[in-house]
Amino acid sequence: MARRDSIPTINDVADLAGVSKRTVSRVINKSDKVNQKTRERVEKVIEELNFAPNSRARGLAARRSYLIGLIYDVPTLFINDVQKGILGICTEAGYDIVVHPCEFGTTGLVDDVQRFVNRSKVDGVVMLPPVSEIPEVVAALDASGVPYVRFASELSGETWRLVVTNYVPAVTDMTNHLVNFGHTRIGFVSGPRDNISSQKREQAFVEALARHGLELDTAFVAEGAFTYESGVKCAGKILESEPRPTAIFAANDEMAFGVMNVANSLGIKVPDDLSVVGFDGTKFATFVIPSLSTIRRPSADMARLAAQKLLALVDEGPDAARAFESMVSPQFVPRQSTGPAPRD
Amino acid sequence: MARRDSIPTINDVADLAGVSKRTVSRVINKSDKVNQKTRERVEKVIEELNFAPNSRARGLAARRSYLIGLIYDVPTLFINDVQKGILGICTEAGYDIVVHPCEFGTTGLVDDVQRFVNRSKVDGVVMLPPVSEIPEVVAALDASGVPYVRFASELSGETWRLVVTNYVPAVTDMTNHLVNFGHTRIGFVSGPRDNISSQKREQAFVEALARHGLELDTAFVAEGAFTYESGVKCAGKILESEPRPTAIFAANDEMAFGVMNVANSLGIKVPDDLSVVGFDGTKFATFVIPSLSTIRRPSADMARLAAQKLLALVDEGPDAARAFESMVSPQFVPRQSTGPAPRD
DNA sequence: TGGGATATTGCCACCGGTAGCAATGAATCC
DNA sequence: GGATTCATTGCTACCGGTGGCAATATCCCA
Repeated sequence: MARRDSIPTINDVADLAGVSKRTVSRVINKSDKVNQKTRERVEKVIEELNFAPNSRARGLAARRSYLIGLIYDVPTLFINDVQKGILGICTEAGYDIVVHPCEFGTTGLVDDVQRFVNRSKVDGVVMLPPVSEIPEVVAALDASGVPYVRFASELSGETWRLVVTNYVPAVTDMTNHLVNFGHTRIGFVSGPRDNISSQKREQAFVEALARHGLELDTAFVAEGAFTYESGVKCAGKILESEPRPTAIFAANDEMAFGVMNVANSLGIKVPDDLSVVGFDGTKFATFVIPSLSTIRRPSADMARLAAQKLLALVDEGPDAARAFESMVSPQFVPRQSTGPAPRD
Repeated sequence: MARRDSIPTINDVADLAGVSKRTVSRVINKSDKVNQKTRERVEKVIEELNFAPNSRARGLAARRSYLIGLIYDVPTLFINDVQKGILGICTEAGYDIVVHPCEFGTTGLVDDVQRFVNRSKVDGVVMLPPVSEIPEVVAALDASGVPYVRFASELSGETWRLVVTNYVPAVTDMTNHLVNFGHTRIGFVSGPRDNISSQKREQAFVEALARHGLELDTAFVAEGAFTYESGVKCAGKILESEPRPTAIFAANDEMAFGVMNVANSLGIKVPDDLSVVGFDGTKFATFVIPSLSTIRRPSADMARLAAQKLLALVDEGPDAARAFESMVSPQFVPRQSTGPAPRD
């Protein structure tokens, strides 16, 4: 059939339609200065030839690549969801997505990101957490001059390039839920100490507890790494305390699964003896038994917002991007892993 | 710093080095027909200017994009793993990855894939299951002329563009495991009927059972859709049978989770009353309680193989690709969700 | 019917590289 | 010494689009 070497070009279209390539170019780019009849004729030929403009040539001439870079860390379910949402918006607008996972904590991280944006010549970048909150990386992106939108946990300065997650309401709801169930000894499995999202989650948690006159006992806190294994380790440590906490809040679902497993192997029943709450709200939280109460991040909203902002930024500049909301709010979803505190 | 509009071009390098751009091009492309001293001079200038060739211009002239397309369906954990592996190999070779998730079952699927390869002008494509096993899509890819490597469940014809998963050994091991535990009434939750991977898994299972003189009771079989919800529905149906099966094999992990949940809510204990086996072996199988016995697909091997084959195909053609293995074998991993069959 | 305004369209010079082929210069051979 | 050969290097025509500006067509009004 149509072999690679016979892919139609703008010239083929121009010849067949009996117009110049400049006119075809106008049609492709939806310029309004084309006669309706001419446009239709050209569009018909485009259709027949199944012509698609060569994005490289296009990019070269127009100094654009029609490529959006997606920089993230380890692929997770949450990132899957976000990726999908961003793709929806971007492909509709004619952009393709170049993914670039990178190694958090690597020394070459900044260089890596910089090389990526230079080499791939993407028109814009969406950066997902946690890389999106590393000041050095952000600085590198600023220096490169590429338009970008990044996810963050706090509103700081340039709102037009941020999508901020406000943890306070959902964490407060979750805390109230536990306290109303009679829990007073509540543990916390954090993410890495230097992770800003984790810090913010912890801070919101501490403040919510304070409103009930409670405080976070350091014996009930352990530093995890957002992985299952770290959840296991932290739970082991926290559940050693005497008396042990009656509830544990983990800074993400995966660590919460670790907590549930440790409890199970220690003969501690969830939720009868121990309530467990996670954070993320990907579908796996509903698969486990008992299903995990968690705080769901609105991945679809976040993705849509980020993509729209970025496209506005790329096409029209900061002012257009500013027109979009910058704040998204996760939601607490109570399920079976939380219940009344056991009586001592 | 280096602003977007001042990025150095090959002309800048040529001027500063006092040579023609043709020579700079030779240096960039490591042609051996350059005088050692000239080469060094040019390289020094490249270094100073921090010059990187514009991949769009390069691609336009050389008919290459240095882009590899990744076509898949719904993002899943398995695909995450594969994606990561492919990225490792491709970025090392200087290629970036353009992802293209598509809607399985959509009528426009073939068009969608075709448009993607035409528009994005990727140099090659890796296609993951289940899209990779839809004949129409494969035909479209063939017609487009793009080099591609796809995952499949059976060896058919052109091995140089296939990475085939051989289900037989692992499914046989799993079946033996169950039969040795005394199970004779074993159920099966399939994927969609027209899904070739699912068919192959079922076929391997039936054959393994036959070797023990057992056969698959149609009352114990239900057609799922690889989703959690479908697993729930199928389990509900299968567990209604009287007498009910003592073990259920689900064609993927997600459906197995559904089975476990239904069993739990019916008061059927896993593995005491019911053994459950899944398929995929992503990390979530270890998170659930009890941990899920499953057949692990070697995602890293598969990814590496596919990427290497594709790059060989793109750079040197079929013969080079043929040098790589085409077959990968999953492995049965027994865990806590399987155990001795209950006595009637 | 002439002249200017407006709507369409085409010509051509890029964008930043690659590659064929000729040109240059030095080395080798008779 | 002149011819031939080989190693280097440069000239130049693309690749497939975009965009500025001129050219042409059409239309409107006096």
